[in-house]
Amino acid sequence: MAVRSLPKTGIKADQASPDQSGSLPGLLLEWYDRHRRILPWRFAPGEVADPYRVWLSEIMLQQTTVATVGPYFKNFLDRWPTVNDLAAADLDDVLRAWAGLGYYARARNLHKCAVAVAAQHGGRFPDTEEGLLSLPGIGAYTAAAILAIAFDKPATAMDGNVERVMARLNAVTDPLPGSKPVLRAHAAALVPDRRPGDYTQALFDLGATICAPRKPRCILCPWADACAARKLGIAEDLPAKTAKAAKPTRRALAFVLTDARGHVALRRRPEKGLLGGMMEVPTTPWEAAPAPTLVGSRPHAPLAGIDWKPLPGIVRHTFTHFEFEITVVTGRAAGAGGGADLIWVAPDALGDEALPTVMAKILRHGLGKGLT
DNA sequence: CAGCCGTGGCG
DNA sequence: TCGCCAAGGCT
Repeated sequence: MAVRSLPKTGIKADQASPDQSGSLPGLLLEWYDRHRRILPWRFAPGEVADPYRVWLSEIMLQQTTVATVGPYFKNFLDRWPTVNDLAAADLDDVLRAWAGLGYYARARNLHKCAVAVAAQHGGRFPDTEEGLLSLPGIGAYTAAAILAIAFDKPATAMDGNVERVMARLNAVTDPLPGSKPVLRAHAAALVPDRRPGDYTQALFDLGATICAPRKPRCILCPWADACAARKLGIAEDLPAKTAKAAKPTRRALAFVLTDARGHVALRRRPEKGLLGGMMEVPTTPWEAAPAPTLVGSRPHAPLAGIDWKPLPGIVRHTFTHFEFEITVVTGRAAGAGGGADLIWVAPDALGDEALPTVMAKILRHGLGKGLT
């Protein structure tokens, strides 16, 4: 990701015209000034952007929809108003607040990054590509997005929206991901040196509301006259993508164990890998094989000597690269808890745990009610 | 560098 | 119901 440096022309930074009017960036900025979306992390025109909020929103928005991120962003900002606050937080509190958002490595890197910014950069985010890329969780896209949106520097932030818009605008029919370099070159050629932050956000809005993956609303598009795919009638077919491999199915048996107080047994997952560092219901290994029998599963049970009762039905959950089918069994432990690595949690307190959605589903099924 | 890494919504 | 996709990064 290269920061473009273009010749300056002395036009006021808060205006798209006069020299940009008619140009593609100018048309997009004029459209943005009329149709920009109001989002929790978006600042008003002329308002100084807070790099912390820009960074936090960009991390949360990685592969995650605007609607999903909204409440999480507000909660994080409420609990940790500055990067120094977040750096001082316990990682487990961050994981608990992140629970349900997915891609949990983002939460661990988020905390690492906050610590690094607080300790090594005096609580201020670097405003250079090199400085941003050196931070955990910040890659080419996020570095460019922060440079553009937080610091109003010309940078090419390539995400799914921009790839789609560029593929259509230029009728690039070669499939992703091979076409990424071509699409990036097209995008970089358009980034203006005035209002690059607004331009970048405008491109996101365009991709989200006009140049949508399906049923693009070309009639409303400020770039319609210039769009090569529209002229060819192939806008909705782009961008082309190489076929994805089918997802295998993994199965397991989950042990929903309660003690005499009604507390539920959980475990913490290993720090790395799938659902890293999050809490889980004890299960048999997740394997691409027929559902394990109750007898064969006994060695994996969290406690010995429990009279396990299988529940009817199957809990299904889709991960990025496999389907997961879980058979739930329930059991009652004598007395109050026990078991080496087990953590006993009252049902009312489950909502405060770092529970991934798949584990909340299993508990909802096994306990026969919703989580608070 | 291709595989790994969550979840929810929508047509 | 089902496949696709979302403001990607890490290894």
